[in-house]
Amino acid sequence: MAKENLPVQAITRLCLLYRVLEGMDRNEILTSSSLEKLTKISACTIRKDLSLAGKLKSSTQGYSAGELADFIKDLFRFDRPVRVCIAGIGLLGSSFIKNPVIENGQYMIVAGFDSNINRLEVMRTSVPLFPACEMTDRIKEMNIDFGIIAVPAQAAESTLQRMKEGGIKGILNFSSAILGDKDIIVRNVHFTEELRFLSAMIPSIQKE
Amino acid sequence: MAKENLPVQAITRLCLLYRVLEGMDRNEILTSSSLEKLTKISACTIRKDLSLAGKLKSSTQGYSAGELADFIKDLFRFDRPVRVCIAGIGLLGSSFIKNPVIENGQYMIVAGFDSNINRLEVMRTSVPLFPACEMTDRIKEMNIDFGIIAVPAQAAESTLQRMKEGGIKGILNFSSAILGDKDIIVRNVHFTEELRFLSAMIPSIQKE
DNA sequence: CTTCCCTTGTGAAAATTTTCACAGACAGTA
DNA sequence: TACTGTCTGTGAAAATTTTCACAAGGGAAG
Repeated sequence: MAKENLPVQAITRLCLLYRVLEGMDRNEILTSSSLEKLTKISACTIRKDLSLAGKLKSSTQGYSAGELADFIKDLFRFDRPVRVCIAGIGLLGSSFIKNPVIENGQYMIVAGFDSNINRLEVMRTSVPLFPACEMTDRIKEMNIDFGIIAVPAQAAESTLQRMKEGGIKGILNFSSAILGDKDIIVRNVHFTEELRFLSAMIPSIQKE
Repeated sequence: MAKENLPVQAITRLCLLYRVLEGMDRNEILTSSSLEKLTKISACTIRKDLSLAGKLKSSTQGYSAGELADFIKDLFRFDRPVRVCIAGIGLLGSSFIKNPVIENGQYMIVAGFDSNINRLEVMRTSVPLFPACEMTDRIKEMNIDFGIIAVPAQAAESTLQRMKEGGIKGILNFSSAILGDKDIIVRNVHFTEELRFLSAMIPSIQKE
C-alpha cells in the first residue's frame, strides 16, 4: 500500500507510465486497457502497480491523465529539482553539456569534470567545468545530487568513489565498467550491450 | 536445459557476463563467487543461468574465462556479423555513424536514413545515406538485420513499420515513443527515463 | 590410496511477481 | 427508482524467478 513495498520493476513501469502521461492532454480520460496499448504493460499490472503504490479510490470510469500524472509525480517527488554533474567530457559527456536542461528543468547539469585540463580549457560551454581532482569538493560545495559517469572504464570505479565522498545520491554509469554500491543507487547503461541483447533474443523467438 | 527456456532476465545477465569475460585474459580461472564480485549477480544465479543455458559439466575448479566466453558466444551466435542501419541522422544518429564498427566488427553500421534531404547532402561520412522513403527497399537490398531508431517520437511508429516491411529482425529505439511488435524484438532505451528512475529509487532506499 | 577442501550443477523450497476474477461503485438511461 | 454497462482496486491463485543446500567430482597433499 505504501511505496516502500514497490518492487523495482513496478517503479520502472510507473516511470514509463509517467512519460506517456506527460505527453498527453491532462483532461484525457484513460482506462487501464487504453494505457496497456500505449505502454505495452498489461492492464492488470498497471492497476496492481498503482494499487501497491497507494493509489486511492478514484473514479470508476477510468483515470484522468492529469490526476494520474500528478499522483506519480508526488509519489516519486518528480517536482523536486535535481542537480546533476557529468564526469568525462568526451563525445558522450559533451552531448549532455550542450543541453544542460533536461525534462523541463527538473534535471539541470550544473558541472562537468575531466582529468584532461586541456580539454577543459578548449571547451566553450555554459556549464562550469573543473578538473577531476576537485570533484569531491565541488560536489559538496555545489550540492549536487546525481552524477553521470562518462569516463573510460578503468577510471569508472574511482569516479564513483569521488562522487560518493561528495555525497552523490544516484549515478548513471555509461562506461563499460559494471558499477554498484550499497549506499548509492547506480544504474549501468551500455549501448552495445543492447545490440547484444537483440542478437541473443533472435534465436529464442524462433522457438516460441 | 536448452536456450528456449531461458527467461529474458537470464539472457540479459548472460550478456552482461559476456561483456566482463571479453575484457579478461582467456586463461584466467574464475569461480562463480569471483564472477559475483565482477558482475554483481549472485553466484547462485550465475550457476543457475548457465545450467538453464545448457552448460555442460566442466571442471569442478571454476570456469576458464575463455571457455565460458566461447560458450556464451556460441549460445547467442555472437560470432555472426550483424548489419545495422540508423534512421534519423540527428545528434544521436550521427554519433553512431561516426563509429560504424561496433564490438570488434560484429555490428557494422551499413546505412543511414533521414527524411531531411538537405541533411543527407551536407553530411560527410563513410556510411552511405539515403532518404527515409527508400528505407524498406534498401533494407531488403542490403540485407540489413537490425535497425536503430533515432527519429523524433511522432515518426517512430512509421519508421518501425518501414523497417519491419524491409525484414528487420531487431530494433533499438532511442526515440521517446514506446514501441513494440509481436514479430520483432524491440528494445526501448531512454536516457532521461534513467534519471527519473534514480529519482524514484531515492526515497525507497531510505526505508529499506 | 585416503583425506580434505573447494567448486559446480541442480532438484526442491522459498520468494517474488503477475494474472485472474470478482465485489463494489458510478455514470447513463428511462 | 431501478437496471445496465463499464471500470477500478484487490485478495487469492498461478506462474515465474531466485535462493538454498547438497551430491558428485576432482585437485592437492601425504
